[in-house]
Amino acid sequence: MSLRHALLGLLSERPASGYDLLKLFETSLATAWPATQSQIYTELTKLAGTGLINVAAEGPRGRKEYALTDEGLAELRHWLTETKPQRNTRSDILLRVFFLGVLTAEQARGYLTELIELSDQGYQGLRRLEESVDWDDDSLSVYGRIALEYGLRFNAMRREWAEWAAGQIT
Amino acid sequence: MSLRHALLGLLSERPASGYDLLKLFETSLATAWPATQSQIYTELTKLAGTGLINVAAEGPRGRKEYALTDEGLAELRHWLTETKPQRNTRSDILLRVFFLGVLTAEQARGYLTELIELSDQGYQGLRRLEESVDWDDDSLSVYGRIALEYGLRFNAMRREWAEWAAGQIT
DNA sequence: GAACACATGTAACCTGTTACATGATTTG
DNA sequence: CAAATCATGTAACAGGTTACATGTGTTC
Repeated sequence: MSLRHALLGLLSERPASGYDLLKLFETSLATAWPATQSQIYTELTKLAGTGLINVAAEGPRGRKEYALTDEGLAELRHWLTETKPQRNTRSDILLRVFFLGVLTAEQARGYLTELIELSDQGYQGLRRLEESVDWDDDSLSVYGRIALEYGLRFNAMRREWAEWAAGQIT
Repeated sequence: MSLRHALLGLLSERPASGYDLLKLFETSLATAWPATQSQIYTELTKLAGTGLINVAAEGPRGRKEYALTDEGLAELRHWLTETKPQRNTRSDILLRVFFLGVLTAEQARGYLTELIELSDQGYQGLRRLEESVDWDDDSLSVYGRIALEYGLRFNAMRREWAEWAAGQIT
């Protein structure tokens, strides 16, 4: 149940509304853990029900600003230190590779060429993000940059692999 | 709906029972697309219902051997060539990185050290798999090796990144 | 005052996980 | 004959996606 912890994590930085959190997901967490609007609002209601967060303020247009409670912070720390990260990663990009044999060599190379482009776009998108964000000294900035570096390295690795793979197809 | 296509892909190589497919998932597709026994049997029944596969033979112990139909092969090719791979990858490993700021520097480095070990184990597991499989000339072997190379490079990349990241924490 | 951004909530559906339930054949 | 392996099926639940539904405040 990582969505729950993603929300607690974002709220550990500062209070925010469901709408704020939706925007934060789109900009910062999108590559690690995408979430939809409907999911976020539903989960916030549940989290408030169990006391891990509470409604700290209400604003115009029905805005509810949620804040992390002590219990919520404890739960976040527990998740980070006591539970093993091991969720199976699913990649339909990689899955397709196994079955490229049902296509012609040309089509298979075409798929890998697409992956090269995809990786380039991913890389460049992250570079643009890096430039557009004003990185201050809060911990989300520090660790956000580390996560971004992961994305850059990942896309570079995938590009090189896809180039190598295209060369393997005779 | 990638599970459906994973099954079609495996059956494109040769007919197989649900049990066979379960084993194939465990050995070859596990890193790209894990699937449970219950999921596989349910999906096979659905696929047979829509005519993408059929029961080609029945064996002892209620064994049903499924084979890909022409329609199934067409659907597999369609998936590979006409649909964009873009499923959001979720990584709770990366998600946690964003929130390491709520821990002490020591705890955060501890997490990254775990990731180094995890990556090493992943790398070594794939090396062992590479040695244990007898790679013949069928297309699953050719593309299976390419997918395996991806896993090796991925784990190497992640290890190097985690080492770099641990050094970033002051 | 029209368009856009802010703001929330819910219902239906699909996918995936865990657990239960059962039985047949082979191997030591 | 006991244990391991082969073999299938289903039910309950959790998590995620898409679509619908509604309304307020700001900006041009």
